[in-house]
Amino acid sequence: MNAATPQNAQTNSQRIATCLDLLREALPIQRRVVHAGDALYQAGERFTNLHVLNSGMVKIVNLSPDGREQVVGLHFRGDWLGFDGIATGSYGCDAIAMDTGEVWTFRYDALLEACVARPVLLSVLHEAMSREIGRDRDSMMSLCTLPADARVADFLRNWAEALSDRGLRTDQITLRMTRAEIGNYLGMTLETVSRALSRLARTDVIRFAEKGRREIQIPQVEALSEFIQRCVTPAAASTTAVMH
Amino acid sequence: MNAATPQNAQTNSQRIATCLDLLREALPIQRRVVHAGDALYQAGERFTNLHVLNSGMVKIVNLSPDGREQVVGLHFRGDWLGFDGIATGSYGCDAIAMDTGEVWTFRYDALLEACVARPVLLSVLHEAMSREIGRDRDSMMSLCTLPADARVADFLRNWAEALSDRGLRTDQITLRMTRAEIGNYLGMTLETVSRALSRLARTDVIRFAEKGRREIQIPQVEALSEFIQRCVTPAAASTTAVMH
DNA sequence: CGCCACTTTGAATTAGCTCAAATTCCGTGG
DNA sequence: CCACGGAATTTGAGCTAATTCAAAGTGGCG
Repeated sequence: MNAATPQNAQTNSQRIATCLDLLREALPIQRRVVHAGDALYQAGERFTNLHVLNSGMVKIVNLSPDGREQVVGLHFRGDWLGFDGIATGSYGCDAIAMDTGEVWTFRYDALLEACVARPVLLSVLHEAMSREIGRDRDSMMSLCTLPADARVADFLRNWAEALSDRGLRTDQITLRMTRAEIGNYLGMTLETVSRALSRLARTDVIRFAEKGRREIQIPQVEALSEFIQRCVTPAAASTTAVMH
Repeated sequence: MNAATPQNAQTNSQRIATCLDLLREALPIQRRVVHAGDALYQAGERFTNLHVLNSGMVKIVNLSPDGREQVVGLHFRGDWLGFDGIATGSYGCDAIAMDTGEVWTFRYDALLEACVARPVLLSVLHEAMSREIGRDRDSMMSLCTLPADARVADFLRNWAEALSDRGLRTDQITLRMTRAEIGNYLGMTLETVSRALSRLARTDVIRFAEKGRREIQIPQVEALSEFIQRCVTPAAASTTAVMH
């Protein structure tokens, strides 16, 4: 049994489908197929459009004046992209496709106009922004309070949850990121990511698929949560069945 | 000359004032005076209202099921609070006053109605959400890429910038947080914060006011940026005055 | 088949943490 | 006004988790 109950998965999946339908019928949308490495938009580029991911996967990369690069977000089908441009009038980050996918692009001003006729569209927009804020806060919490191993486990848990939200199976996931990219996202080195994954596999929390170390099997998502618990709870007993 | 040019400070300050005026005349607003330690709202509480800070300072605390607490945001006059509740229907964090201040509270549905008559109100709302997302991403970048000392310097720089944005002097700031709170926000221990501040003072990047170590003088904000640069640039060593 | 990028693993190093003690600050009550 | 006590801060000393450096190992793909 997964962490997300079936009806929740259904709900989220439906929410995403509804959102896409709504956009499609309310607005002129430009569809674009992107491939791994393509930039959907880049930091500094003038903001006029928002984007929604119909398929594929995108990373958001924040750049500092002095050349540091930081992956600050990962996005999947149904996610909105480009909110950071609204306040300043230009995008604050690069959005890079990590996979072949389809991006829907539309004008922000056209969206606002469409919202007048269809208030539900406005709700959907606000919910997307709100969810983004909540996600970022969870990321900060994870970065600040979890040790490296737990952060990797949390990363996998979130990924599985993202898949579950989209009605996909969560027991086997394909990371489309190198260890270096994962490490950047999680604030640790690629070696630490590798060691953490090895440890998770050694304790049977995850398993590597037969071929290729990018395929990761997650027999039970709960095992990841329990692992995180164990990392956080200092000296709690050995098999202190973490309640429920 | 400050990092933010006078006209920028003016602009931001005006933007905030305009926003507050707009809200006051467009909506029925409940004003509330809060004192240090008061909760504006709490995680799990049903979301119906948004809030804007008219004065004072508020910290946003994220809570995990297992009891970890993480300060994930700091807010000042003109900042909006409660966005995270829109998506889920209940607040995801606690909002705690760190100081005496006045909070303006109004119904989210009333705001949306008011936006129909005054589209500029909608722009202001979206800008606030967008800015929040951008800020969170900068925090993540700082957490992931900066060593402890630089993170503290960046924290002070951001604080000074927040004051500057509000038309206040930036050369002397009063931290209304303990070292422990700062450390929690920055993902480090209170001792590390203390040591970092001592080092900044020793190298004359900051100065402690005569009495009380909560008062910090920042002769020039640029010195903080330069300090961060030096931490990030490994061995560039133009004016290698780091040691002594 | 062989190259190249990615990954794993080990060993040494270090930044930041933990533990501990001394010091300062500030509110409270004598 | 001063003494007292608790909370916050500073600083030192050792320890540990994570990094850096280095060397194999592995897989994908022309």
